[in-house]
Amino acid sequence: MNCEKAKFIVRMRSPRQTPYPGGMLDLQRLRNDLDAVVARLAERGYAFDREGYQRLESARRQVIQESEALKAERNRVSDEVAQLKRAKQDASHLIEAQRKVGEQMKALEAAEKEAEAAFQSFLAAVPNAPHASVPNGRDEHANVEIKRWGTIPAIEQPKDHVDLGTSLGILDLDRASKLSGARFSVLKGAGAKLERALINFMLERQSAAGYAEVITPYLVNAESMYGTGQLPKFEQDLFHVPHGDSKLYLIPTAEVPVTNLYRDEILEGAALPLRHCAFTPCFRSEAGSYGRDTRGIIRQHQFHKVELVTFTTPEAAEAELERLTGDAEAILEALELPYRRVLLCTGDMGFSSQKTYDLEVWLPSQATYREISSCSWFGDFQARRANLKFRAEAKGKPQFLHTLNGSGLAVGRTWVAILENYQQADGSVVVPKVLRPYLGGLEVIR
RNA sequence: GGAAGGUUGGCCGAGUGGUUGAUGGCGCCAGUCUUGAAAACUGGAGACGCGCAAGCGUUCGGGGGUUCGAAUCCCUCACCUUCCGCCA
Repeated sequence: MNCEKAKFIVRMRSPRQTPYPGGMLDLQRLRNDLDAVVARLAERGYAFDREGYQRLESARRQVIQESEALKAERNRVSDEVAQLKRAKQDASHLIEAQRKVGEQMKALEAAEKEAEAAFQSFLAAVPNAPHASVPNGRDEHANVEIKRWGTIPAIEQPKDHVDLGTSLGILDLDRASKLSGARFSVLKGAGAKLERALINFMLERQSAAGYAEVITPYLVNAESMYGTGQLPKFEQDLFHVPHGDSKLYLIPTAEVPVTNLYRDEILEGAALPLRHCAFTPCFRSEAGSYGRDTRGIIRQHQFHKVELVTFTTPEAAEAELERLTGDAEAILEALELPYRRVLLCTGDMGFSSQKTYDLEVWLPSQATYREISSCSWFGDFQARRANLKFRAEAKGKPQFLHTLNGSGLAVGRTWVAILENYQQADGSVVVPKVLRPYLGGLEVIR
């Protein structure tokens, strides 16, 4: 495989804690163009509290100005004290006056901190504003189909992946629930090998397409979850484990560790676009989806995914979304699975996204297309939260870069799609040609 | 889990209470010289926030404290290194 194209940043910097860096939305844009932003957010179903915003914003600014004026005064007097002392003169009158300033300053600093925190937590809950090219709509019914690819297989009375997998002896849901409960699965024999083949196939394809492979932690801290937008709003969707006095979160997608790789860093413009792919397990509590997809392994607490993540310049980002989506589609096409590409409407997008394409694969048992990849352009939304910057020129000002990511693909759902689309009348499953080298030449699972 | 030592600007590395954003070196940018480059010499440059601006503030791992004043003193947390124990 030719992986030379895959770029990698090797520079390391000393780690730094930035619990709640900078703004989420562009404060400048909010200030100058509040109406437009509020209107766009309303289209994705978010009622922006304009009054609350203005109150918090001006309170913050006012207290900052007061506090800094006082600090400037204190600094001036301190310098005077220093000069007097050096000249061996008496400074006690100044020192006495400074004592009182110190008390005032403590009060102001506390107020400043409070105002800043209130403002930040308000902003942290505001989702990204949809891009101009995103259709307006309430829910998935307003999504726009962009294209269809492939031929839907003609299957008489198709079985679903549960029946197929169970009777082939490659899927064992009963024992999985004994081990862990609902929404877990056990793959066996050719089923386990098929999963592994898909992982290897996807990774090799994507690294050949220019995505530098990374293996990351599956447990991350709160700062990372904040950086990509899972926190503070969606804590209930995450699994977590205690760790010392704090806790670590199980990643719901490789997007989290990979996007946060360069958190609090300023990248050289020449390093962009920077493309990564990563295989990880993904853990989701699926709180609030109790009725949905209860049969089979469509919706699991734990599943595998190969993820594509890109860091790029604002100018190149829109084209990058098309490229990235195409790289995900290439996997479906190589596997010869029929799919369609859908442009999500304002109301159906994720919290951090400003534009998202979903790829949906055909599932014969449901006679419908089901999501198998979600490719998103986040603008500078995540970059602001994670403090991801780049320098266009050697001496240029650091500016926020753009992040994108997409599944390339969700492995479990690909497994399902293969079983269902490649099923034969006798219950066996033909192995897609491109996967056979990864399965020791196996042509049919029977 | 136990013990000791560390964490300073893009990097290395000085600095134990008073003009320290912080000596010095490397790297970087511009200029001089050169046909060009290198070398040499000269000059320049951190990041973030507030402000129309002048400018001001913050920043020496994070947080807290002492002090008129903290990179420098105290507490605490995180991380790194080494040794011991345990372990894939």
